[in-house]
Amino acid sequence: MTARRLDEIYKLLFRHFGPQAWWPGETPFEIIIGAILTQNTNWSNVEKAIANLKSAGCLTPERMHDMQIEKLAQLVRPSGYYKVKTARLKNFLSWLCDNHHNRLQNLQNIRTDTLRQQLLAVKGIGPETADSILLYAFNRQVFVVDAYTSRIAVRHQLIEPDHDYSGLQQLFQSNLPADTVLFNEFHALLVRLGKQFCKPKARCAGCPLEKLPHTVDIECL
DNA sequence: GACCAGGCACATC
DNA sequence: GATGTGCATGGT
Repeated sequence: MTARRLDEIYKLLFRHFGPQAWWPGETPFEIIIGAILTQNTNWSNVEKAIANLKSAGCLTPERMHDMQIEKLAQLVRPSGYYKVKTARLKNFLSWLCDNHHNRLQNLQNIRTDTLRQQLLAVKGIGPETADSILLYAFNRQVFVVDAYTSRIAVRHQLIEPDHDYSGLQQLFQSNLPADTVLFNEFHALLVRLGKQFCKPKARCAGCPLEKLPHTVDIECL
């Protein structure tokens, strides 16, 4: 039943919005940096920070690892929370340097659950950031859950409001075919929908999903 | 000027 | 274990 509803939601979203071409980043490394910088932050602010890193010519593991903290902080400043994010970037870069010789290629052969555990052990990388990295930088079969996914799932009564991250992730992973292309597009479409129609305290008039059964016409969380 | 944005770690109870 | 709080910039 849930599988059928998810399939219907996916098709409606794809028909309405079309392919989203995620993740907006040119390389796996850029995707990872973007995933850390976008924590609780508007993507347009992240773009400014990434543009700074690119024009400084230092969007590589080696350059960012060797860069002074203060210098890096100034470059990523537009993305907000710039001091904590600088520390989080450095934590990731140190992990990559110390354990994998600064080569993302060296992560390719690590099992997905092992790699996920390793990423989660880096201070500043939580479940959503880890899963974004796994799916969008490494094409692993992991469904990414975020605040939009949660609001939308509650609004459409797919899950209880007091759910946790892994519960919501399991809902998607166990009711969808294990297909990284689908996981990629579905999450991107949920974000696209959320940005326009499922903001906090906003109703969903005009939402492409509003006529579905089980839709709760109440304010989002 | 208020509100919000593609989280996370940490303090406190 | 649950709940609250700090972190910050830039767009609407």
